[in-house]
Amino acid sequence: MSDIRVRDSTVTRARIEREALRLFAEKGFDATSIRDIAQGVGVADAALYRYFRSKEAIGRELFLAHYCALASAIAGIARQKRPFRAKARALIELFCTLFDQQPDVFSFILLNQHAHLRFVPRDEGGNAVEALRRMMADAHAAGEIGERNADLATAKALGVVLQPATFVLYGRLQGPLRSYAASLTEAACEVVGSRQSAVGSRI
Amino acid sequence: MSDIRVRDSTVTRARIEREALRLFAEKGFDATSIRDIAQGVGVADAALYRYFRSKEAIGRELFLAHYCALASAIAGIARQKRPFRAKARALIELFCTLFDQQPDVFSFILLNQHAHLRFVPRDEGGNAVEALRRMMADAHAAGEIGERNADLATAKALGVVLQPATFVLYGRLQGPLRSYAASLTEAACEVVGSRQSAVGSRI
DNA sequence: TGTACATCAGTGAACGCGCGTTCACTGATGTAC
DNA sequence: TGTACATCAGTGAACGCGCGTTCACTGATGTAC
Repeated sequence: MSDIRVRDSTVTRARIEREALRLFAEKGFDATSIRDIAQGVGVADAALYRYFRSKEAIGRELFLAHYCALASAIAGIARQKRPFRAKARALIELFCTLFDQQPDVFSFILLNQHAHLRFVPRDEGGNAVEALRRMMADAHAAGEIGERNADLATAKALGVVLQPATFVLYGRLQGPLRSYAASLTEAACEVVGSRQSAVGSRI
Repeated sequence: MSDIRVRDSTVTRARIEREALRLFAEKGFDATSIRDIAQGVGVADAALYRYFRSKEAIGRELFLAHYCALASAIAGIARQKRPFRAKARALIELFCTLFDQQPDVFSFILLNQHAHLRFVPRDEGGNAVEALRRMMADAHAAGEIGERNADLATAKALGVVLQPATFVLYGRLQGPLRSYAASLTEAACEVVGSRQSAVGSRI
């Protein structure tokens, strides 16, 4: 309408991405039609095909972009040479902050993980769970955590964070998630058997 | 084929239910067509409409039947007048056993919870999460657990169990889930702040 | 500045396909006499 | 036991609809001279 640069295609593309993410997060991928997205953006259905090869491509691109961004942020912290507890705290505070800023992104990832997770790279840089698993294995080797099964440690710690996040999304637990960060960090450390030093306690 | 009672309609109905559950658990509801189910059962598509009003009805009926059965089993334990730890152990052993016996059922429930969970009754008998929440609130009131936020306690404890179950479904964690029951019970108690008595420790 | 042409974001109508669903029908089984 | 009829699980073909996708087109903007 009154945009200064009407012909800037990146603007329309960004609006398509935002609307698609919103609808996929709210109703799910299958229940969202190309026409739903186009209507939300305010363009004809066919306009979407100027930016994406297919509906599937919209979903895949959004998922990989957001999941990989999160994964590399997580991997970056997980790889640091710091005490386990410090990394756990940093990871959970990062996650909670991002979650509160963009709940749509996490709703979308949680809802669509089953469809796309197998296309995620196996290496630790792009795969969040793999990076956490490695961090658990290293922490056990270094005697920082008691749980010797790295997969089980990862699952328990992840569950302690993701389930409260899901509860917030569903309105079953009052947000923001960030307000529970300290409690979740404590819980995540406990379930993997890291109860030792309280070094660097908050404030 | 060589069945003794060819005309027994309950046999076909049961086969439809089993095949639908299997496919819904494996591919999801939307990705499974009426023709897929009929083909798996070995009947014509139209035969399914003699037993169910619609595809939606198949999904809803399966979900409610299995979810409510689980919910009432959970509620039954959660309501008992026993120490928190004993109930937690019983709940988790029950869950793990049922999970290992019928992983399809849990895959189906996890995959389809978003679509059906809002049709679940609110009372504690039919709603598993509500029953757990009440158990947490009571346990805190009785001084058995430290976590005062019943919703947060429920979310953390649930996550500690459900995420490992999900990992087993995905092959990321080696099953059976039952082999982790003691570890998960310990973790679930820890995250809600129940570290006191070790009364009745195993063997 | 004015004119001719190229570019390209976005349109509108149509497409074919797979889906859930319907319906008249079949034929094996059960029942009454 | 035999015959006539009722029941009903299952069939096969067709339906309409909504979906993802395609395509010739439009018209505003950018560019060259």
